[in-house]
Amino acid sequence: MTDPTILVLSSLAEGPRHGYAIMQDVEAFAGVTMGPGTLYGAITRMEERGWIHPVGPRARRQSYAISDSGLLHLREQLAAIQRVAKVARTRLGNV
Amino acid sequence: MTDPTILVLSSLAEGPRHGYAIMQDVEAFAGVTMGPGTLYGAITRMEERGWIHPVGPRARRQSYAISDSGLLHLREQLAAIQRVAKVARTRLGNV
DNA sequence: TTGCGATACTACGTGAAGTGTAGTATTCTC
DNA sequence: GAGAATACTACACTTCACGTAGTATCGCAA
Repeated sequence: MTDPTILVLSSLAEGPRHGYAIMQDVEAFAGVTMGPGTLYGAITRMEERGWIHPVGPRARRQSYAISDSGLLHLREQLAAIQRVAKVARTRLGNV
Repeated sequence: MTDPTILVLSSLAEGPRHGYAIMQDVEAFAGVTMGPGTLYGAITRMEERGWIHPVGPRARRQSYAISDSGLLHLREQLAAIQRVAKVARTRLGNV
């Protein structure tokens, strides 16, 4: 459905958060419930790609912040998505 | 990246098309090149789900049309995507 | 008329990634 | 101090995106 990557990046665009807080935030603003497998899997991949990085002490509640390349990626994805959405909306209007 | 399902449905929202034409249309309006594996895999799944259905004669060039439930699904996905995009844009403005 | 590029797929293998479930440890609250 | 909420880890499963190879047809030009 909606790419977990976009959801997590959108959440962290507001400021650093730890995993569980991201989960709740995403549920609030997107109405999407991500299970732990989906969430922490996405976090691991995104950290490997340099889109997010851990902040604060290595504790039970590990917070993450979005990086510059993460911001860039999010902007690019949003632009691509909205370009498609615009075309689709126009075409739907014709049907 | 961008879900093939949304791309194909968006293409068919303009009218019935066969696979190869969908591929070229998507490339034109979304800038996304879908390989045959991606495209026909998506078409098969979408037909199984009733979002599209074949039209015209069972020929080499098999055309597909979007169904009512396909239109509904596309509208729902677009709404969900744009809701997330709106939140993300607002938050990016704050960073 | 044959050679070639464009068209229009089918078939298949692979690996990444989304998703669910189970389990565990900690913290908070009553 | 018991139970609920918090905050994960670990794992298995399945789907799906993606690439590659192969095949058949069609149009067109030399």
